[in-house]
Amino acid sequence: MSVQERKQRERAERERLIVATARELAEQQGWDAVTTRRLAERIEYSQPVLYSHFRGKREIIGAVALEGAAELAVAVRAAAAAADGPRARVAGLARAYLDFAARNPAVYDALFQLDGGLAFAQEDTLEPLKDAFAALLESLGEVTGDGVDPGLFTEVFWASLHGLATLTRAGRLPPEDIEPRVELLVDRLAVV
Amino acid sequence: MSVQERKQRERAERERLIVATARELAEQQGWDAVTTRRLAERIEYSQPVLYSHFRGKREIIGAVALEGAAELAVAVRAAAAAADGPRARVAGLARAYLDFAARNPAVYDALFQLDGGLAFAQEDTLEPLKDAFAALLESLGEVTGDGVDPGLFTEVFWASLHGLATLTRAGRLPPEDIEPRVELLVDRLAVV
DNA sequence: CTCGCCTGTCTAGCGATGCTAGAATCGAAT
DNA sequence: ATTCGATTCTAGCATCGCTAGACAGGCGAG
Repeated sequence: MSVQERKQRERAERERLIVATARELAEQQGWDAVTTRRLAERIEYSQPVLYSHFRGKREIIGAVALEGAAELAVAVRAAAAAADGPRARVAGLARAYLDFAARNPAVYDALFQLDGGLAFAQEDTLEPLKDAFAALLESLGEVTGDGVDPGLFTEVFWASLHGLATLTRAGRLPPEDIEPRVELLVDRLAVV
Repeated sequence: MSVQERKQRERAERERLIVATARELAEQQGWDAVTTRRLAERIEYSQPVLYSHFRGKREIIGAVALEGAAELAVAVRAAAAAADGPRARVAGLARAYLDFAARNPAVYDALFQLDGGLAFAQEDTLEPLKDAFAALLESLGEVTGDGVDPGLFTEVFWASLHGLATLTRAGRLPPEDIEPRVELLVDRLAVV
């Protein structure tokens, strides 16, 4: 059965290629430029091959989103681990989150703006999404304060970061003033 | 020149009809259902008529967004005027904002999610957009706290509301828990 | 080694999209 | 009543996501 194994390996490899190419194209020229024709041309296969891996364009977006969620969790945990004390951890987490959104706008869109057909905050929510939320909760739970549910606090803090990330990228907030915003948010929201 | 005046009036009337119909259709079936063909059919004109009023679909979305910005400003000011004291004003403002987003999802999308071709936070930003921000600033300036720029504070507070609105509508946050989130946000961010 | 089948891929095309050129029609002014 | 300009419509383009059916190449059986 070695032949089938090789085929399976090649198939998995091609699937990774599709997702990586879609992500690359989206970061270069925006998601509007990610058409099934262009994507197929870039991976040097015809369009129907895409549909043998994914149900449609939505699922490809979803795959990029999952990849991004895992990377976001890593970035957030790394920033938290590099800081001393609860306040520094939360500030580092906030900077890492906003930095990720700024550096990977297309991936961030796939995660939170576009319809990737993913279930959020439900039983069948996929692991990377739950884990990204867990990564936030780990550091934010330290500064929730008494009488407040850490989950609720994390949701509110996350929503604030999400709003900042979104409005910044829409040109609403000048990117050079990120730091005072983070300071204000952490000073007021976090209980240290 | 009465004839030309009448024509101009009728033209303006038809433009209002286009915007109102686009908004209605978007609220009923989502923006994806707002195609130029369907829109043209509903207003009982052919597609090219749309392009004699707007450069394209983007501008129609932008027109709906402007309408929404004006209504949002009214809603926020009304909520603030109905409350006694800075804290109650800010809490009312927050509820009014989230309520507007929940009741007019398509309009909210046109304002902040979709590309309506509008300039934000620039010199040529249109009046309704500036005014909506001003409406927030009026109440939030009262609770900014010392040593913080009211504009910066308003932006951060607004970003938090925007994040909550967005994530709530994406099914990420259960809508029935809006109240504790608002309370938490106001308690922590506002200095009373 | 050869043959037939089956898996996998491609060509071609469908309906729908945003948008536009040019024909056709309507109405105002002479 | 007629002409002419403005307005509206018909028809069509390129592109989109997606799919049916033709085609081919490599696999296992003899």
